[in-house]
Amino acid sequence: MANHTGMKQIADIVGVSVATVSRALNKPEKLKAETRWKILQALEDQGYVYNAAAADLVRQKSTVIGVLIPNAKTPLFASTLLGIQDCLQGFGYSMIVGSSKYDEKIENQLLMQFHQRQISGIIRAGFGYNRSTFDDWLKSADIPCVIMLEKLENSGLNYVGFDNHQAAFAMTNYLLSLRHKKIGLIVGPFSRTERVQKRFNGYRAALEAAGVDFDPQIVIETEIGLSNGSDAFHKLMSRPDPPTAVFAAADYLALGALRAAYEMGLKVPEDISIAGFGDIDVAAYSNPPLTTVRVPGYQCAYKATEVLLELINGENKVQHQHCLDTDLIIRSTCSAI
Amino acid sequence: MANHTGMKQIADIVGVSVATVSRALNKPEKLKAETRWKILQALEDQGYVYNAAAADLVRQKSTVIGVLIPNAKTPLFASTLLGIQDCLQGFGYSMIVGSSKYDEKIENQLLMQFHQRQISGIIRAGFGYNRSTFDDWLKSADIPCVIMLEKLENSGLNYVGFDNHQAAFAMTNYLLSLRHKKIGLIVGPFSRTERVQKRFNGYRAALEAAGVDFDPQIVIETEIGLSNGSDAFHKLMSRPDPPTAVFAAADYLALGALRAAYEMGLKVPEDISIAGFGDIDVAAYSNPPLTTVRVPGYQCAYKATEVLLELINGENKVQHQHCLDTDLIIRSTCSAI
DNA sequence: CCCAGTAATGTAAACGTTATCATTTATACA
DNA sequence: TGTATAAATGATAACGTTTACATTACTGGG
Repeated sequence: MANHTGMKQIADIVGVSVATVSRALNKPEKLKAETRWKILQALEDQGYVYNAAAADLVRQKSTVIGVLIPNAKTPLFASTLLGIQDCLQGFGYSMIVGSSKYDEKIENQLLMQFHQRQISGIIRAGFGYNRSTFDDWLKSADIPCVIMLEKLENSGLNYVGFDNHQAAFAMTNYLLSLRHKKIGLIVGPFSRTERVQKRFNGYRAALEAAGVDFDPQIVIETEIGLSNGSDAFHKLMSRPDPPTAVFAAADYLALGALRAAYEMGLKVPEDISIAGFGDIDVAAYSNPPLTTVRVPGYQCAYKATEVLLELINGENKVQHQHCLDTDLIIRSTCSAI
Repeated sequence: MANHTGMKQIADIVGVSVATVSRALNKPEKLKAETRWKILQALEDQGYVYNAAAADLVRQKSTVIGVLIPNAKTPLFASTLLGIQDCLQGFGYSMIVGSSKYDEKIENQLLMQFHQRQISGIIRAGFGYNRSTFDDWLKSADIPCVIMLEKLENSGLNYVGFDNHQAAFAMTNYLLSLRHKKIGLIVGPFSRTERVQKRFNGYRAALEAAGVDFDPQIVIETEIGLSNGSDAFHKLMSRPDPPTAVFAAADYLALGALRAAYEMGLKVPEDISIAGFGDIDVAAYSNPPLTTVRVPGYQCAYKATEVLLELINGENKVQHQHCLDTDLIIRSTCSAI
């Protein structure tokens, strides 16, 4: 509650002008060492705290970035938060984060908040439902933005992501190489994000490339979640001609499936192969350990932040598009037929 | 890059003063309906966006709160983010979040950033290593704060948490009721958070209450993580006189232990009982499903935010201390001896 | 029709910085 | 020692709001 000590007070104490105090903080090299030292001393003594809002105001740009993810609780998104912070650290930037829950209303509200706070850049996880609204917003707001976790060819947007299509292709291909022909797919809601559509496409492309028929009957679209994975798996295996392998395009779905298999008395991988997507922490510790595809969430986020910072501060506004590698992690839930 | 339309421009267009425009936004009831309507119209037409930084500056308080957690990736903490946002939603507040990674340096840096951004309140997950530094900071910064996830008796701090001691007590007691006498404990690093110390104390208290000897040999303190859980479990079971049950005071540790048990050829729960703490999503889907204690992370966060908002805006600065219930979730990893 | 009282609006000073430009002070070189 | 030049510092106008206070416009009761 003490009368907030601002630069003015410090200036008075040291006997210089506010401008000089400001310089002591921002361009120390412009100052005589002695004055700088005295000012720093006073700042310390008085417990001065810099007012970022004021600086933002006059600078017409803040040192906050906005992070928009669908759900902070999803391991993949959670790890991006870490990546972003790690990169931001030391640049003095903060992040304000919002989970849209895949709800357009919430998302727009969040975007509005970001805007009002004059964020100087935005990092967004993937895309979906809201694509054109977002594009419009972005254009009108004129804020640097980079999309993470997704590869967005010919989009005109900056992104640093990974190739969901090719990752799903690779996994399907692996299953194919194990001589599976009937490969079920459990996948998140199509309508929601391009991510899942791409995974589906990758799966289908691999099938076609191998000359095996695509059977829409054995692909199940469902909300991502453990129980949904179980249910879907159950449905799949209850068919008269069940698949010999199921590719669950999200680890939570796969883990759910794994559990369902156990409950149905099916041995994995002897009776049925199961593959996941994401390689979340627990994937290596399931029973049996899950074969899945590892996805560079943290790295995408880190790199995306670097790119964003460059966009914000740098001169050359070139397009940044990076695609990071995914890895097939072969563990113990898949075997040859 | 368009010349930022501020209230001034709107005022000119409508033919009123900035004050009136400001009022149209903040105290609409003070305006003649017609003027308000014209202003709103103009705001809309011009694509006006409110400048929160400017408002923060003059109001001497921002509509941002700071959230300090150890690690955004830990499920418990991740879910708090959701709870906070859900509560904030509609109040126009944003949250800037930071993960300290249990590192005092990072934490202090984060706190500093929060402060510079004039956050109007702070929510912090639990406590640990940094207690007195934080207390000092809080006092000097004079910012409303509520601690979540922990019960902090006679601390003078506001909190909304749950009772780690009693939760651990209850679980240990449950194990005891299953006639186990040698109950191993795998627990996070003591030095780090009060949470884990309390869990340890709860465990020990239950033992004493039941009149069974506490054996320091079978408690292992380790970093939380799947692999550490495995290692610790392995160590425990390799003893000449292994425990008949192990209480892993974090689900990640328990899941690691579960896997280790499988690898050692131990059947759960027939050969060994394992209990966890936290009830993360996957706990219900492990094989076998994990017996654990459910902890109200989301709820704590939500309520903590309510409390914080009241502290910020309310008149009466009373102490808020809430303790939410935990639940024993009995699944299939524990059985009577 | 006037006046008091209230409702609606305007004026202008803050808020704590940064940045431009002006000014002073030091430095170097002849 | 003087002058041209560079290095430090100062004065001040922004930045886009809010808010206390001043003013003007309405309203209704006498």
